[in-house]
Amino acid sequence: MSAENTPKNFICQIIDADLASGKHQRIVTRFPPEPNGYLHIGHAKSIVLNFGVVEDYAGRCNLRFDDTNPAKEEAHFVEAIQEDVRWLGYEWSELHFASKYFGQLYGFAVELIEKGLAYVCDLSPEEVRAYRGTLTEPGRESPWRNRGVEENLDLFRRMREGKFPDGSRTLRARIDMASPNMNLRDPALYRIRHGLIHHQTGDAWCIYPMYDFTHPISDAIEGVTHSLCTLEFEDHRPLYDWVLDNISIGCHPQQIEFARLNLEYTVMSKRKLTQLVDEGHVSGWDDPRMPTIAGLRRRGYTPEAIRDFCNRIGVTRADSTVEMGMLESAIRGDLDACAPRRMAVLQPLKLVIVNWTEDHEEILRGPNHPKNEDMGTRELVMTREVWIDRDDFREEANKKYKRLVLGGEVRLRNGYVVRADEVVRDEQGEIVEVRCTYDPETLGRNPEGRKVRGVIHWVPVPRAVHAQVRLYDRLFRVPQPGRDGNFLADLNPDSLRVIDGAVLEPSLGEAAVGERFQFERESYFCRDIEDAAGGRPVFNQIVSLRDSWGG
RNA sequence: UGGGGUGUCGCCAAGCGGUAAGGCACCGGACUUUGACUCCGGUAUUCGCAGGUUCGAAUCCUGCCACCCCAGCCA
Repeated sequence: MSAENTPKNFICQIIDADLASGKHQRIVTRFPPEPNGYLHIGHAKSIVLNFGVVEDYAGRCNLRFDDTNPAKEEAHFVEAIQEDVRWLGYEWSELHFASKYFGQLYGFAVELIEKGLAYVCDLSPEEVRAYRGTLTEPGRESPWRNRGVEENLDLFRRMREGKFPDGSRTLRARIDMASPNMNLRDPALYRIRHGLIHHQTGDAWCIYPMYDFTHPISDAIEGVTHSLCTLEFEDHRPLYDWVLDNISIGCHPQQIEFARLNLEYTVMSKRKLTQLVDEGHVSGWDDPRMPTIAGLRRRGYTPEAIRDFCNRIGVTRADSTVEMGMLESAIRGDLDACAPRRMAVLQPLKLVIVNWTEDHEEILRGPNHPKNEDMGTRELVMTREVWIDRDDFREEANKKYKRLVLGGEVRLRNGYVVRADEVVRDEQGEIVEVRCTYDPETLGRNPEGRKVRGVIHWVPVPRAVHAQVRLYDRLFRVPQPGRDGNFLADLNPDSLRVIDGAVLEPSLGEAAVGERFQFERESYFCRDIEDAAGGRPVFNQIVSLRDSWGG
């Protein structure tokens, strides 16, 4: 699945060169999520890149939780993230937590202080901001910038011992307050945070290292060779290098940035996804409309399709927004080959076959896949009354409409050809029944002297399995939610359509949770984990079938 | 208006000085007991723009333009 014919992306080209030059014998990467939310399709791009690259080069990839901000993180997320990575089909070489390095990190901070490259700053957050300058004006040096090493050492030790309140002091790198790169204007290395219970370290620490200090060191400790991250960290690379260049650590991974994934009609930021969940705009992180791995999984997407999608979109440094059609194509491709075919009627209209013996049931067989006999067949039951979709019948229509028309014929999929003779209406004049005649000579063969172009699906009325079907549309109604204003205003009010009166062919009564099918001529569906009222199964629409008719 | 990036078909994306891959989408046509799948065929004289170098440029140089990121004690 790793795209044999796709040309190598720029990162693989760098790796090729590093291997060829002997800079590295073996590649080591890492996927470093912060456990403050669920993984989404954008993370999948990074996962497929990091884990995929080491599969291709026989290297190693670690899963490392970047858990340096206990205020936002939860143990629950670290569990979910591991589940998602595994579900995507990957196993990490080593499982790490940046928090496990807190001791070493502290030591390296001390080293920087001893070298005069870090100092304890007493400025308040507001003052720090004021001193930092702006994009066009240099910052001013903190009045605490030139404290002596011993004083800094003492202060830092007391910070760790909990002697100072939150926000009162920070440990800062001593770099250059006039740097045009804001990240180099004496960035904070440690901040004080009391009263938090870290999911891994509990209350052992009251000072926590910042990302810019933690990340390069964590990478180096693990012997990472290529530290892949997204474009917004590009400006941080000089700091990443500065940290490693100034401490005693014999490893200096290369940070390489690539463009993050943007998908049309959805949002990818954890902040926004969290908001959708917290404010109840969706049912949860695994709502089938969410671009989260959990949501896609519940929706019925396969790991194979997601990996294929990630390989298809490529890896570059150019900002891009991928069309939803790209993702849909990937899942359709996988499901077309693997999903057993079934028949289900979403908008039932009764068809009565007047020349069929009352109460007579005939067992028919339908192939599970039209092109793969190995997938076998399943039993179908033909009865005098069957459900067909309201859209598959019209009293009159032009020749482009190849379904059932009054006076015309159509084949019942996997069954006989029937002719519509008359319609029955209710008091409101709405058609409630179509009376037909079937041709007993047409099972498995074409009728003599005429051609029947249309084929429609059906479900036997007395054997129908009643179910709830959930149809999904894009979560947002515009390609770039929030582009002009609040993204919530762009939510698509019709993203979920619940169909309570769907009827399914008998065999679907045994569908297992998570099982995927193609409901022929409709869409691909997946049995949901929850049932609807009355114990009826719920089926989630994974993706529609391609429709080139449009009628 | 400081710094860092990016601009190749509607959307992704190859290309790395020798005369524009591929995928998605789209449009034709074939096949079809899924208007699905599959299969054929079509779709950039042109690479953000303008100059320049060269026998030759999307690829090199110069200058513009557009868009993205950075002023968290978030990651």
